[in-house]
Amino acid sequence: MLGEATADWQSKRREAARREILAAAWAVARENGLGALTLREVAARVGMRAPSLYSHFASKHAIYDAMYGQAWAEYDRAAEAAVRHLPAEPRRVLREIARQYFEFATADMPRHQLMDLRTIPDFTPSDESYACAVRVYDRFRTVMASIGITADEDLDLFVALIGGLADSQWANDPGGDRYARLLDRAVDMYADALHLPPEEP
Amino acid sequence: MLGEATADWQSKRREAARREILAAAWAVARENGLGALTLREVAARVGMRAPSLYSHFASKHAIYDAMYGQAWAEYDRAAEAAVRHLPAEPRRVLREIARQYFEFATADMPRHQLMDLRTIPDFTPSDESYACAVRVYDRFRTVMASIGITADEDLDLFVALIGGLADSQWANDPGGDRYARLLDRAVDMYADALHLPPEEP
DNA sequence: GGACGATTCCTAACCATGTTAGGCGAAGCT
DNA sequence: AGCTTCGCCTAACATGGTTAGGAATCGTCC
Repeated sequence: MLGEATADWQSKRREAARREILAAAWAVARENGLGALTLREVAARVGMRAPSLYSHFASKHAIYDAMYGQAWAEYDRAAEAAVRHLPAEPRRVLREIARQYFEFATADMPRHQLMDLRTIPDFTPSDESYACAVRVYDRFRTVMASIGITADEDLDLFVALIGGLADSQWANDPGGDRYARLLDRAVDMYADALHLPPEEP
Repeated sequence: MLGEATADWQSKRREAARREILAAAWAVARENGLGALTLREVAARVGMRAPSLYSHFASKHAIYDAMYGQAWAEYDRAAEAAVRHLPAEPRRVLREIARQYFEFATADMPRHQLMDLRTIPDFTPSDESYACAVRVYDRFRTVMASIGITADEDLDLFVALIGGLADSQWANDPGGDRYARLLDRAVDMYADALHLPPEEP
C-alpha cells in the first residue's frame, strides 16, 4: 500500500506532467493550427515519445477533452470577472455580454474551434469538461434573467446571433474588425425587439 | 493521335466515372458521416481499389472540391427557382431567402458541413467550385438590392444571422424545428432595424 | 539493505488512410 | 499486326493513433 504522503507527491507529479502536455498541445495548436496537433509532436515538445502520453491521457480525444474543459473554464473566469461590474442598463448588459463573448471567441482561433463540438469528429466531452461549458451557460442565463430575459427562445436567439457573428468574423475577416462593428448593431436589433429601453448617453 | 469520335466517347466515360465516384462519396458521407469518407470505402462502392480513384481525381481534396461545387450548384438551382416567384413586400422577400437557406442548410448535414470551408482542414476550393458559391452570393446580393438593401454591412449582418441560426439548429436541435421558429423572429428583428414596412395580413 | 510493486518511460509494432510507383491488359489508332 | 493510351491493378510508403511488452526508477516493507 502506498503511503499518503507519497500518493500526494506522486499525484502532484502526475498533475504537473498533464499540465505540461496540455501546454505543449496548446502551443502546437496555436503555432500550427489544430490540424497539426499530433501526439508525436506534442510528445516531442515535452521530451517524450508518443506512446508515453498514454500514461497521462487515455487517448488523443482525452487531450482534446482536457483542452475543451480548460477553454471553457478560462471563459468562465473571464465572464465571472465581467459579471462583477455589470452596468445598470439592460441594453448595456447585453452589449457587455456580447462583446465579452466576441472578444474571447476572436482572440484565439484554435481555442474557439475547440470550444465548438463540431470541430473534432466523434468528439463528445466528458461530464466534467461539459460541466465547465454548462457553468458558463448558467452564468449567462443568470445575467440575462437579471435584466428580465428568461424565455429559452430569447436566450437561444441571442446566442445564435452572437455566435453567428463570431463565426463570420473567423470565416470572412480573420484578424480584422469587420464584425465587431456589426456586433453593436445586432445587440441593438435584439434589444429593440425585446423592447429594452435605449441607453442613456 | 486519337480520333475525334473516340475522344468524345472516352471523355463521356470519364465523366460518367467521375459522377459515379462522387455519387458514392455522397452516399458514404450521408450514411456514415463526413468523417467516414475514405478513399478505400468510396472505391469499394464503385468496384475499384483506392489508388484507381487517382485516375479520376487528383487527390481526396479534389473529391471534396467537386462535392463542394456540386453542393453550391445545387443551392444555386434551388435559389434560382425561388427567385422567380418573389413576393412583392420586402419583408416577405427576406423571410423567403432566410427560409430557403435554412431549409437547405438543415436538410442535409454532410452537405452543410461541406459547404462550410472550416470543416475540412487545409481545404481551399478551386476557382471553378468557388465560383458556384460566388454565384449564389451574387444572386443573394441582387435580390437584396431589389428591396433596397445594398450596404455590405447590412448583407453581412443578414448572412451571419441566418447562418448562426442554421448552425445552432445543427448544434443544439438536429432533427427538430426549434430554430426554424426563431428564424421568423430574427427576420423581423432585422427588417425592423432596417425600417422595412410590416407585412400586410 | 534488499526484495517487491507501482509508475513511467521506452522500442517495436499494428492498423488505418492518403498517396506514389510501376506493371498488366484491353481497346483503339494507323 | 504493332504501337499507344488508358484504366485498373498490386505493392509499398508516410503519417498518425494506438497497443504490447520490457526496462529503469523510486518508494515501501520486511
